[in-house]
Amino acid sequence: MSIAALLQAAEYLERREREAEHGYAVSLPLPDDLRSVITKRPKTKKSQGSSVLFCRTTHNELEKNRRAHLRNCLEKLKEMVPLGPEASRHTTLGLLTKAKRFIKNLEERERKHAVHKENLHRDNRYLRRRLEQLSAAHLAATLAAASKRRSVSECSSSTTTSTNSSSSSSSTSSASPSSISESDEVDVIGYTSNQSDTDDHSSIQSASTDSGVAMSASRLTLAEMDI
DNA sequence: TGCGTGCAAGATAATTCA
DNA sequence: TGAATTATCTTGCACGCA
Repeated sequence: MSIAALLQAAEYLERREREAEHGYAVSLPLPDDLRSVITKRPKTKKSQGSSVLFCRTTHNELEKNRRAHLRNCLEKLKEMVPLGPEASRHTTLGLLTKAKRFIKNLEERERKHAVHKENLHRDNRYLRRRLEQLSAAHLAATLAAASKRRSVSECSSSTTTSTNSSSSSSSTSSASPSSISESDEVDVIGYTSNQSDTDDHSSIQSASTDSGVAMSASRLTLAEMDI
């Protein structure tokens, strides 16, 4: 190692201490690099007063803190934004670009979900109205069938009692209120099942064609109608 | 009006890539 | 290895506030 190199190293260490004392960031460059730095930036340090230098040093520290804060924010942003497999090296510009794209994507998804939610609400309202209509029709049909059977049984009982006394017992037994209610109940169940099946099919078809209701919604409707 | 602070520009260091 | 790109540092300026 030559004397010139030793002198250069000593000058480098001395200047590094001076810069550290003044608060400048020490980047630990090579002496050759440091020489270029010294020739371009030393005048402002020595030509200024100590108070100005202090303010500048403080300002440099504050600026360094601001940059560190900025880096932290970028790191947090990097954790939140999916960077993809190609993101082996993250630049600030690339990260901000990806974040912008990610936010726009989220906004688009939110908009689509809102539209889907509104469609589901509309289907729900339609199916509830359909359920109310079917319930009313079912009730009316049940009452009509019951009154019809009651009138038919009354007619048959009156004719049988006038002609045959031996068969009147069976007729009267079948014309008793309990039997009427049982037959009505059977008829009601049968009518209900048939009617509900057809209506369910039409409901599913109409729902699936009109408003695009999923099969799960149709099954839910069937379950509600069984109740 | 002095002071603190944020921002932007220029310089420099570090890294990447052809 | 040198150009290009990106990150970091320094510094001046502008602006708000007490």
